[in-house]
Amino acid sequence: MVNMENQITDDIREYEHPFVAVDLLLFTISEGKLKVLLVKRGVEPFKGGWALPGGFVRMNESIDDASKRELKEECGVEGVYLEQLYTFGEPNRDPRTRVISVAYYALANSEKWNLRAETDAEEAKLFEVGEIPHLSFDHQEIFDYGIKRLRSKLSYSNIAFGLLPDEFTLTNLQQVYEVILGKKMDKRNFRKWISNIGLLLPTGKMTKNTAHRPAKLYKFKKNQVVFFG
Amino acid sequence: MVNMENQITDDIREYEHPFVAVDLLLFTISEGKLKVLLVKRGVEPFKGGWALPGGFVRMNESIDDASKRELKEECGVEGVYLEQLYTFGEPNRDPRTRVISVAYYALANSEKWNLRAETDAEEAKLFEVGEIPHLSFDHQEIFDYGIKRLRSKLSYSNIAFGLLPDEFTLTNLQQVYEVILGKKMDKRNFRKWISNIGLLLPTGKMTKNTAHRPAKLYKFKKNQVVFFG
DNA sequence: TGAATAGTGTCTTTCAGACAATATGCC
DNA sequence: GGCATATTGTCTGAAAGACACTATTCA
Repeated sequence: MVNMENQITDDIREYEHPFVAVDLLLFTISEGKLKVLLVKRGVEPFKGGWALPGGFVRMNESIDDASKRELKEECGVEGVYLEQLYTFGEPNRDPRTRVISVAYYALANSEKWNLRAETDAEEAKLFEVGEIPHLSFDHQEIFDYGIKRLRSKLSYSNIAFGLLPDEFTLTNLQQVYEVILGKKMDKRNFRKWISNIGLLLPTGKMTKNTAHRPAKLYKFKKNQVVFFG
Repeated sequence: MVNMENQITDDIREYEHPFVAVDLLLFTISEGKLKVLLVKRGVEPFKGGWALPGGFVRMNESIDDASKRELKEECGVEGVYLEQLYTFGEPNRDPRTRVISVAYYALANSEKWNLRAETDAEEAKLFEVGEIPHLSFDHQEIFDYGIKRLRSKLSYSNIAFGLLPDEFTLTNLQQVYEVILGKKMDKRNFRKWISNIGLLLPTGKMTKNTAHRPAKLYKFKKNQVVFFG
């Protein structure tokens, strides 16, 4: 085997090496369910199959920028919480050639989601996480990993706020936790806990036009330390 | 901009795309200190500078396999705990060309470390984590990220065992925690906590030839669920 | 006044942290 | 017996979990 370290210094372009892509898990909550955006593939391989949105990393953009670009181009979403998940690099994960994929996950609330008009509705669709179809490539593995990270990180970070509008009620917030963790929580204990965390800021406003008692609206303290994970 | 998705299908080889490398943080404990292995670069760029061991991912090996190969070739270590850390992909992180690096960290105990005879001692050296020299590329950032992950993961996983021999005393184990977290811990509270975790298995054996009271030897329960993170 | 959701407190259990004396093997 | 390290339990405060009733708005 030639020494690639020297080779790359001599003539970079002639050396065969893997492609690099980003794949995106875009989570959102709608109709009280946790959903993920999938796209129907328009080209081979797996033409007509469902897959995660994604694309190749260009030479002059960072992988973070590539994922933001794909998020905008393929999902029509901007300015949302985005975090690198894991890098998948089995040699045959793409039948065309060697493609290493850096997976990201993003969290969008329904407000951000309204920006999605530019996406072709025929090719992109939200699926409830419990009901996703067969996925192309190794995207099922990426999905499984992402769900695990999301659930895990929920309990020791503030990512839940990425799925909510700027102002929300404590019930809204609790529902995010319940939907993601897939279990009911006690209202009093939840409120006690979330208040002690110290991330909430009362806005002084209330919900309006409800057919019942109005609820206080809160927002999320910005510039807050996010726990590591 | 041409459509790369089509381009890759037509003629893969002609499309310029990033290189992919792995970089390794090999942690070990020696002389009661947490140390990391650095190598002195023998080629440009940064020739003569210190850097993390690593190398390019080959076309037919997974990134996990690439990191295992580099761990063996550059560090002389095999069969140790190895975990993917994060992927670094700023466009100019390597002055030669676009290189995206998947960082891994490995934990080796002193037994595994004895296998390191094949490594050229002139070019690889252990540095205490508080005293590392200036690092080439963006390796300082990778190091910072790795230390953070290591410290964080220590408290909710069983990775400490990767730094210990198969059989160890509770004092050995406590020292690993103290060295990594950089703080003294109370012996009684530590033992209470670690016993409740349920990962320890008494071997029935004791340390020998100590100039004091012998200690019980424990081993780590295999096939144990590792917490997610 | 009925429907629907908001909002609130106590008790119990569990876990983390502070703290010191006795036990054992070797010389 | 002296040295060096191993081993062990109690108390206290904080946080998590179980559990049910009152308050408010609108129709």
